[in-house]
This record gives sequence, C-alpha cells and structure tokens, in this order.
Amino acid sequence: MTRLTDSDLKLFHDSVWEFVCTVPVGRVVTYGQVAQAVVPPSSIGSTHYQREGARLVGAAMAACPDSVPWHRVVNARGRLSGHATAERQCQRLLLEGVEVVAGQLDLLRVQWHGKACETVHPQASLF
DNA sequence: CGCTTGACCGGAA
DNA sequence: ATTCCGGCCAAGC
Repeated sequence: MTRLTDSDLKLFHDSVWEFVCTVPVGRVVTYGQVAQAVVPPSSIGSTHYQREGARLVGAAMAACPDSVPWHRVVNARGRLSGHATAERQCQRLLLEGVEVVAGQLDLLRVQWHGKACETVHPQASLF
C-alpha cells in the first residue's frame, strides 16, 4: 500500500497541528523539522517520507484551524514561503518579537530546537 | 482516469 | 548573495 488512507492523513494533520501548538511564542520551526518531529503516516515509506515529509506538512498547514500558530512555521531557508498569507505571517511574527527583514529571519536566533532550549531567552542573548 | 499545481528541499548555475 | 531546476507525491480539477 503506497497510497495514504484518509484517516492516516487526518491523523498526520492532527499530529502536525499539535506539534506546532507546542512551539513557544517568539520561536519558529521549519517544515522539515516538523516532519521529522511528528509520527509519519503508517502507510508511507520512510525514504519517501524523508523527501516528502516537509511537503505533507505544508499541505497540512494549508488547512489548519486558527487555533494553530501557523505563522511560526517557515521554510528551511528561514524565509516566509510565498503563500497568500505571508503578509499576515510577517505581521504576527513581528508582534511576537521575531526579527523579520525583507521576508527573511535569522534561524540561528529564533529557531526552536525543543523544550531543552526554552531556558534560553529569545532576545536576551544579544548585548 | 490524466494533467496541473503546490505554505518544500537541496544542489547547481 | 540570488535564481533556477529536478524530484517526489498528494490533491484538485
């Protein structure tokens, strides 16, 4: 079975949203990072998932509810992907104190690597 | 059914 | 530094 079932995709979407909800304010994650963090759909090959996981995450985000902080998900290059809501995404990030310059943000500074890094203050490291 | 598109990614030019 | 291209697969039409 190489084809994903509806329930698998639905569960995957839920997992993605759940994970994104755990991202703290002022921090961001990448699509690939999310793909690696959540449990893959059971009926997909690990090799395929490694290549397509990020895309599946993107598809999941396209239909996410408002309760999910979708603006904290960016692409691997630390840029806001060229989707229709990029403008709003930029606004929300700025409101959270994330430095966004020309649609580009510093992943080294704001990327979230898990709960272990929560002790690090997002903006206190500079100066 | 087949073709096109996409909230991606990594590498190449 | 930026832009382009191929890959891969799910969804929509």
